[in-house]
Amino acid sequence: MGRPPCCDENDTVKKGPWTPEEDQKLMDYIGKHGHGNWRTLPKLAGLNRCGKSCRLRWTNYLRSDIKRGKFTEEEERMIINLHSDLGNKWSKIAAHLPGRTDNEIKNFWNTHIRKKLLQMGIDPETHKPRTDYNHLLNLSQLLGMSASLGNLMSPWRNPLGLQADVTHLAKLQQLQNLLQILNNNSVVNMNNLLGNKTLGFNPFEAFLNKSSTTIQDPSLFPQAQSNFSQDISKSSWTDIAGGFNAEALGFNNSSITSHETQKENTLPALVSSSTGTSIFNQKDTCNTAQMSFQSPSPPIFDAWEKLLDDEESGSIWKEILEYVLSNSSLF
DNA sequence: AAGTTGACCAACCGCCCCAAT
DNA sequence: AATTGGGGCGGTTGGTCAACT
Repeated sequence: MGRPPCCDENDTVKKGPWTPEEDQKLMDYIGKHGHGNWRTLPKLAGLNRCGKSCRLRWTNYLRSDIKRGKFTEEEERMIINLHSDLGNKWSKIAAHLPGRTDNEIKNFWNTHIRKKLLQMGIDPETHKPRTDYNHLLNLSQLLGMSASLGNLMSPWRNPLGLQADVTHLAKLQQLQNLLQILNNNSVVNMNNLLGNKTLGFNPFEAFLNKSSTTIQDPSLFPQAQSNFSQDISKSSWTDIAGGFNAEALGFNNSSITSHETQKENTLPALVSSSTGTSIFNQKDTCNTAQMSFQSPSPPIFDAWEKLLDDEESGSIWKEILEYVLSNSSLF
């Protein structure tokens, strides 16, 4: 037996936006009597509305403890983290955000956060980097429109006149994603990595410039010296899930810190929240300083391991990764 | 200036859960 | 144990407004 409609079909109950008068009636009634039975409330309150409509209006708009206005960054982070744990359980998420309704959070997710994550190449459902490369089409368009790739790549000033293509830029994004993962809790000054001073060479440039790279301090990356001239584009990089967008590459910034990056390019499940939950916290035992891939969160770590196993490029990236991990001062 | 498009969000719809009977 | 129905929930719709053509 199906559930009957909450309002008698013969009733000519009003639908659509509530008027201030109706709001006042509802508030007056609930203020005096409480809402009691929602089905009987409309008649008692003198409203020509469905009980369900009254309940919705009350819980989503008229309640005195409703917090209105824009979501703060902290709230946004919480929503993302909670969503990674709870999925589309909007009411459960709302329970962690005093004054916010499930409807409001759901709308905010669908109109803001979802798009943001997609732009970043992150699947809003799984909170993992997207495994498809369809979004790279946007990049090819972007590149097509760009008269000067060198200008686009300004954060990494391209003195070598690199011939970056979509694939390489995507790979760069993968690497940045990885660095953000490594940089779970702290601020990475990418310039430390990019400025060559610490590493002795710029892995990003080296990565992009697949033909040759000058390594200033061979002792840092002996394998890099010998192997990096090889074409690593054939490596397992394409297996690493991830995405690309211009912002994520820092096209608009001449100096990037991950703090700045996280503002626009947060890896959502990785940020800490007051609930202390995230994909990382929940499923992995890694921390920045002593990170190990004990229980990697697939697919990115699986792919990363595959990359490291790749004979052609594995050794160099192993070295880079190990170096980065062993130098927490970089972060 | 008029028409179109897209973003935003309040409100609705229909299904599910679970307590009461 | 089965049925009923109130309340809750997530998905979707449609109205409004601003930006764009």
